[in-house]
Amino acid sequence: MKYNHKAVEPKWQQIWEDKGVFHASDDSSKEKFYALIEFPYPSGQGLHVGHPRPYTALDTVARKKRLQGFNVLYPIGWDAFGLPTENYAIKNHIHPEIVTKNNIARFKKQIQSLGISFDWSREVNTTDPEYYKWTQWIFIQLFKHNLAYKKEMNVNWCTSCKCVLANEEVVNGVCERCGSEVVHKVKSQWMLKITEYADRLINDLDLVNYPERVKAQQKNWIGRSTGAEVDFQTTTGDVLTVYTTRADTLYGATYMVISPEHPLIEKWADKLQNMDDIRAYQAAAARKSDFERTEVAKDKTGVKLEGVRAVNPVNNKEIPIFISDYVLVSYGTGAIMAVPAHDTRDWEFAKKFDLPIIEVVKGGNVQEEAFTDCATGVMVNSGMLDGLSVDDAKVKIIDWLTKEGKGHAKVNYKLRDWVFSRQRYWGEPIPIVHCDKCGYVPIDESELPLKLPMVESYEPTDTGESPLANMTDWIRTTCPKCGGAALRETDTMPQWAGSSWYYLRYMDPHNTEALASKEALNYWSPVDWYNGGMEHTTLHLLYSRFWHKFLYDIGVVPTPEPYAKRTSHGMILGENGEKMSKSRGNVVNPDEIVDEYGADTMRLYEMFIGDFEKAAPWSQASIRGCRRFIERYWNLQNILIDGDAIRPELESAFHKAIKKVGDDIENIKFNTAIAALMALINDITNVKSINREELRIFSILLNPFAPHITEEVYEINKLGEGILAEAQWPQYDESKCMDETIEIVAQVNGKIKAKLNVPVDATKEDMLAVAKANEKVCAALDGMSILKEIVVPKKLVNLVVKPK
RNA sequence: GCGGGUAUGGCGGAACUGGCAGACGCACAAGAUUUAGGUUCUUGCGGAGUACUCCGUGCAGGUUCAAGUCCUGUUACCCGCACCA
Repeated sequence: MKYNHKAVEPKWQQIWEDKGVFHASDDSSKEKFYALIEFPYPSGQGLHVGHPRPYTALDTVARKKRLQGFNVLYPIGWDAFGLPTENYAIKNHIHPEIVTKNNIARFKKQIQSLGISFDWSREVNTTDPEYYKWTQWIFIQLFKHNLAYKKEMNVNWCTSCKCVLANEEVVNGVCERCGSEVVHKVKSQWMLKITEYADRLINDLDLVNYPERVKAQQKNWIGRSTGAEVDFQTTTGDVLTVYTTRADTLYGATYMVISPEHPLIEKWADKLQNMDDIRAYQAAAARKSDFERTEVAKDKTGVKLEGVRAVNPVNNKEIPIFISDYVLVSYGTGAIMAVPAHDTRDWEFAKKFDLPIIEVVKGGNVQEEAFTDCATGVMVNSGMLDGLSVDDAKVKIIDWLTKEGKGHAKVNYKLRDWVFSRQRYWGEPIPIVHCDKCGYVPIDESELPLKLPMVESYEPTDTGESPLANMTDWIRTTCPKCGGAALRETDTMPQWAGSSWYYLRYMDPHNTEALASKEALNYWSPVDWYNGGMEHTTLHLLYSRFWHKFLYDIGVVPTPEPYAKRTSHGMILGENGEKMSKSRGNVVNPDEIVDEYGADTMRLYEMFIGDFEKAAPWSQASIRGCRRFIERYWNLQNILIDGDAIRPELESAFHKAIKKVGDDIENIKFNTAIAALMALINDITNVKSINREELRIFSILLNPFAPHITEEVYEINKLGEGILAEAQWPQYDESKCMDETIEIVAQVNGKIKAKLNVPVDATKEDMLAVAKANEKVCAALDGMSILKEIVVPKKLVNLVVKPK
């Protein structure tokens, strides 16, 4: 009887759906387990075989946890706002709401054909007003707590999307999404003060179980540095404050550099003798995009400010001030003290402009290159600091500056506030009105959701205003505070908004009173295991941690961190080893695989393809191996015999497999878990029979990977009421994982001479005796004297010898 | 340039705290059953030369009785950041 997946798989999917077996219960008597995947963006292309990799992986975890008695929540939803949908809508003149609906229907059907145990009763959709009501509600809370503010700023403007992008969305000077050029534009934007949470976003990484590379990347992105702010007097009487991490080198500061945008330049305009040159330089810098600025990084440029000089606070020497675009207005104070002897950029600049280089840390040749090593140097030419180490000098000089009132210790971050406005249609409206009298006022919470109005044209405007700006009826409103005339905000939120809190909504998705009930939040928080892509480490993952911490601070959520554990999957590449994409023509559609081989085979192959954390190329040929395995399992029924206990000849093989499969699933080593099951089936077929208990256990072990066929085999052979219905994950006995005899290796001088079987409890002396008695070993010992005998229990014997 | 990562057969990949390199699978080859085979089963399968041996985990050194694993240097590729003071 050949296995027919086309009959079996839909049958079980129907049963699961009818019985609602994957609906998580809010009844808290069982221990909960909350598994989460990053909810998909329902694009028009449908799924490719890369999508199901994480879904299948956590499905395997979720199914195993259910068998272990956990109350499992494994939800899914749709991150459906966003540009591709809007662009598609514009091009084809279909409302984005309809496009989204169609795309979701297609995604849903595809995902359901894979038999993933999602709780579909908790499906969320970020574009649903009942959902984005709470996204808007969170924004209003952020606003009320002064974490949302409006700011005139230089923004990244995508010339093709006609939209502002967050710094995180600009890659190599081009738009992350469409690849078009990004230029600077000054616009008034909503901002979120993520910088206020910078310290906690770093420190609380200690509370969570994330891969080290994820933690490192987030820390790097936030970029905390500890240093000092130092005040330099200038000949105008104005104080010029700089930020430095090397206050120890203060005696070596021979000039200063301020960024072209620094506000003091305007203030000094009438004192500066070369204002024309300065203005020309400022204009040139403004024209450059970030990309161009870094492109020309090799050659330092700048202009000296003629007419104003600064005074070094430690020795009262006058030093010149320059403007240069290698100093960024957005970091620190937008001004630096330059120590060419000990900073590579300052050194390059000093060489070009022929400025003095004074060595203050001994250890290198500062005329040849900057000496930047902090660990070994000793202070010189530094008055009170002479003879100290760099670290000691930092402490002493900051103390001195603080006492003198000329500076203080200071922590800085690379992280910048989050640009939260988008001038597009297909996003959550920002629930704020502007009143000439009261300023920016949030709409009353009872009026949420503030729905997106139906517009005729959602084309972005060339002026950079949102398409909503043309909706005069919608825009004109009254001020919630004073009742006077007011205008609605026309910008919408970025796609990251809805995805920053969706995991909370799953806990209580139909609640109309709150984003989720206290009870649900207390029971389900935090997410126990969150899997997602590395590409979201500094965007979504950081943003959602920020929102969560804010919600924690205002008492909405019970835990300081949203996700207890995070793992990351590698990408599935095309057969040619390149990233799967339509333009490369290497996209594999899961529908075809499911049709030809079945969902179980598809799932098995997705998990067997390689190390889950690494990228792996798809191979149409390799899938067959997984289908064969499925069939070999099916054919076990042909050699089924009675028996209600594992037979002795298979005992250790089974116990080892139970341990291995269980451990490997927890450690995201799905590929080796499957390899262990394949090895076990080889052991079983060598014995030429399987008894009912053995088949029952094998079916349970395989069930998380291949849920359909295992239920079918379980049912046909009446191994029980059903795996999902009553089976429990099998236990292993450590003592039964051992074979009675083990193979050890006998080496002479590290070369293998023989492989020997010894009892599992053999002593070192036993092992040595057996090794020495071996013919091959004896031959190798002939004419030799033994210098050393190394015995590693259960592993090997190595005899170190030399000629007599 | 900085930070993180990777490198193992024809291919995907195994290898716990240093202890039999190549588990498991694909592909391939031979045989059996079929003989319509994308069927199933058995066997083989890192390289070089006759059983025996030697060489093999990007490259060059080192530590060790013993190195894919540890140390030093180096190359290539991938990811993230990019003048962060």
